[in-house]
Amino acid sequence: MSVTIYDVAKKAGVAISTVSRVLNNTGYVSEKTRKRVMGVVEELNYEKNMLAVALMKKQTKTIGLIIPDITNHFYADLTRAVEDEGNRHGFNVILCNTDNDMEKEASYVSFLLQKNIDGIIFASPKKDDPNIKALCDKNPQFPIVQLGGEVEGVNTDKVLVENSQGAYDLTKHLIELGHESFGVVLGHRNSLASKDRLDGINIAINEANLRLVKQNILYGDFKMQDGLKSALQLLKSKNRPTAIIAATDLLAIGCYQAAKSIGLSIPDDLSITGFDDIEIAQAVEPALTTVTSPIEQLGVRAVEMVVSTIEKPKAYKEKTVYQPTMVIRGSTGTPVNNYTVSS
Amino acid sequence: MSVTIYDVAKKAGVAISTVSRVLNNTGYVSEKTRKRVMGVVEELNYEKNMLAVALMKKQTKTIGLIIPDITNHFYADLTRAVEDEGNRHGFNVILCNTDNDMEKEASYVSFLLQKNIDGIIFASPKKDDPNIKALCDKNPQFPIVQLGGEVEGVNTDKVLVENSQGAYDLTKHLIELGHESFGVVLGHRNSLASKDRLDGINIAINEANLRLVKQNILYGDFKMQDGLKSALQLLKSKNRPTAIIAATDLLAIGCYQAAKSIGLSIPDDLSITGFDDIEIAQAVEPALTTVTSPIEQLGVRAVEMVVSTIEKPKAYKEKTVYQPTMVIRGSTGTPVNNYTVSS
DNA sequence: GTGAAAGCGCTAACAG
DNA sequence: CTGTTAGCGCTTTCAC
Repeated sequence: MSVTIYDVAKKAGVAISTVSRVLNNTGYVSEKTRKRVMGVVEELNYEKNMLAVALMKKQTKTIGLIIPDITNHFYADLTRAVEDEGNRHGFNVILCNTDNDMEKEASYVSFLLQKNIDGIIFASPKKDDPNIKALCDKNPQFPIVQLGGEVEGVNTDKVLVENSQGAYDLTKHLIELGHESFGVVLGHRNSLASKDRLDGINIAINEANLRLVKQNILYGDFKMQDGLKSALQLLKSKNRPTAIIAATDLLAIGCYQAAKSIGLSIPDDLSITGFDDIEIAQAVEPALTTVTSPIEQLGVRAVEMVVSTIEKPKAYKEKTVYQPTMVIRGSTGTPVNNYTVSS
Repeated sequence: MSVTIYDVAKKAGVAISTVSRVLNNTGYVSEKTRKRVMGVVEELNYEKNMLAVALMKKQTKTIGLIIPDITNHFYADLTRAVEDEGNRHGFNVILCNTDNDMEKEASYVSFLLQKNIDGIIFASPKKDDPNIKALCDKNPQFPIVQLGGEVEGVNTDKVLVENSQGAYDLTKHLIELGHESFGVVLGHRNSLASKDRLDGINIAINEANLRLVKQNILYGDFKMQDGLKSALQLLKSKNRPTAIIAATDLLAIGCYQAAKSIGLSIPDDLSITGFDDIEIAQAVEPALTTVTSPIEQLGVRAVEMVVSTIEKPKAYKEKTVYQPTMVIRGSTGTPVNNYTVSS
């Protein structure tokens, strides 16, 4: 089999504890012995078995990252940030895609636990996520951070983005351009991403003494197709809006397709806004007005939180909140409002 | 601490070996004892410690997936497929983003080895990747599959896509439309993705007795920005092409931006083709003519290969090759060829 | 059928 | 400074 600490010890003519000491820089070892041991380590190409270490130390140097879907660009970026930052701290991360399926999430959680991971980052938990609560109840000490969402009544570390603020900014921007009727294309009904954004939109609309008709708030999945579908429904309705606020860029791009399919021009006939500022947002025609989150910083902060909790349990929980930034591009403009729609 | 097999054994009044037997369905256990043990397991909420199991069995039920960058949509899709299929087989996967940096890859490989993972899938290895070779040389038995690329002189299982065929099809399609001068926007010079595609392009061009001028073959990174930059260079040159063949959709979309920025219309003034058929390809205006690979199947097959090798080492290596499919959309058309370019 | 005991490869007291 | 030893939690002979 592979070479163990025993092989090294024997060949170097020392005890395994000595080898362990030089390998971990722990305790005193004479320079001479250290040299000799290191020599043998090189020679034998010894690699430490982390499994044994983990079993002993009860630390796997691994964290779990639970996200809805890596295929979504936002989560891809986030995952990248978490991985890189995790590695920087000597941790590796196990990715889990739940597709927002709570059973899938539950089985991932118990899987991660069996694997003795040291902590979990839950990205964008649904607001009624039962697994986070169950886990916290069972083991309040276990390092958990909620990223981009918070489950009611669960006290963990948190990293949040004030999405409602972003939605507010976008809406206000549209109002200032002269828009008075809006369509809102959201994702899952019980995702925080949907709720937060709707909140911000409502605040801005109320402030302006306008109103948002209920039928113009549409839910669906987070795929481009869903944006297309929702927008179509919106644009063919009686009180069709002059602006659509989508919960994500991908949804917004779906709306572009809908507009094009029925011959509406953006932004003259219809203004559209997104959320996330994915790479493609600047490539579409016209470029998409959207809101950008410090995704990398989100990941970095979340990792810092778990890792610090893992290394030194603390009695309190903390929360960091980031503000998103609006990016105005070509997809929003003054409404012209004189178009007709082919039913 | 957490509950162990000893706790269960004690409470059930049996030996740990008995508990192990009922847990793993191995050896004879009386129905009565089994019931009792299972009862205690439920009661104590016992979860097996996979670390100890792994140390004992020398199997972690984990595979490593090495990719350039999860942020690239192609790899996001691939990763998703690999994860799902891995889980289906009871394996979990550790993601490693190398950014095509061989040193980073090397450190990941040794990291994975220390973690005692059971096998590795190398996605899109560069053709001179030194780590794969080193690993194979050191341990020829270790389960490895190369996906979407092959390092010269290294004998492992492989899952490939005949990208040269896709490039050939695309080029031929352009030739049939009447194009005679081409620009080629590639990624890294020593990536297989670049080489394969260029091969296919050359074959088609030679077949038609046309020729591809060397200055019209541009390399860069795989980001959208690089596509923009390369296309700009191409379009401002003396012998500007009427068609650009990009190595990926993202690069192609970068070319769209270049065309727009200097007022060329697609496909009248310039035809553009991509590669991969990412979701956005149908959303851009005009929709992108590209080539689609069975990404999910690629991932599935790769997992099948590692897993089967892990579970039952085999003496031979195998290779599965998939054919890509061309998807013709609006970005390619007959060249009009009467445009002028503002320098 | 079930129990006792020997490790898997490593760390961490505890002696010397 | 270095060696001995006792586990970490589990699987797996080998006896009974």
